Amino acid sequence: VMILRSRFLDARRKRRNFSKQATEILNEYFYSHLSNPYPSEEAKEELAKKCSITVSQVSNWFGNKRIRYKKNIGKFQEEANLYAAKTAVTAAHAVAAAVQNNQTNSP
Amino acid sequence: GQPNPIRTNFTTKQLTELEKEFHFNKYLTRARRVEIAATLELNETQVKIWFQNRRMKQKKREKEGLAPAAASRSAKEASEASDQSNCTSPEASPSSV
DNA sequence: CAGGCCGATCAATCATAGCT
DNA sequence: GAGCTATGATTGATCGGCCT
Repeated sequence: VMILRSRFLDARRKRRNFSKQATEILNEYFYSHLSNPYPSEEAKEELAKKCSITVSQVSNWFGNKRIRYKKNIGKFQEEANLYAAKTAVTAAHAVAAAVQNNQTNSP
Repeated sequence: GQPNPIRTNFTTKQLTELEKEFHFNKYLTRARRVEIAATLELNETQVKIWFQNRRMKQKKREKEGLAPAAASRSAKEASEASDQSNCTSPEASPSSV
């Protein structure tokens, strides 16, 4: 046992957490697709761009998130409600804008 | 023997040999696989899987090593095609803890 | 039909970041 | 600064799909 405790100090050595906005974007996607939190390659690329991280990092994030969420749904309930409410508000604004636009254009 | 619900922990020696073989050949022949498995005391399946994962790993590195490199290279150093001497390789020199 | 490879994912673990 | 939790990355192994 000498050691193999490890993968000789690999790259995960210097890890930096993602920015708050990036995490915000990722969580928004995750919770708004909770029934199928598996972004397509294209969606991952888009998320990566928005978050300023790599596609691999997006994949890692979703991989970790799915497992950890499944492992303890209760622990993420508060977070889930938070983002659910957020997306609901966003949707409401979109609808409001659409309605207003529709009225403006109606004869 | 148990099915295999465990995650095998390859020894440093096994990994070193596998890595060495990989640099020689990215793909294994049946014969070579049998030979390596015997030498390293692993299943043929484990050796096969290791190579598959290793290929995917390399592919990922190539992909990530070229995309972000667009604003700092004057088309010069572009010779590495299959060498671990990549600066961006997690795996590096050995060391005891 | 069997067997290998790929791509994505899982699941456990490592190592560090960040908060108390 | 220790102790604990949160989180990003790594990796052996599995799953589905495709190809030979």
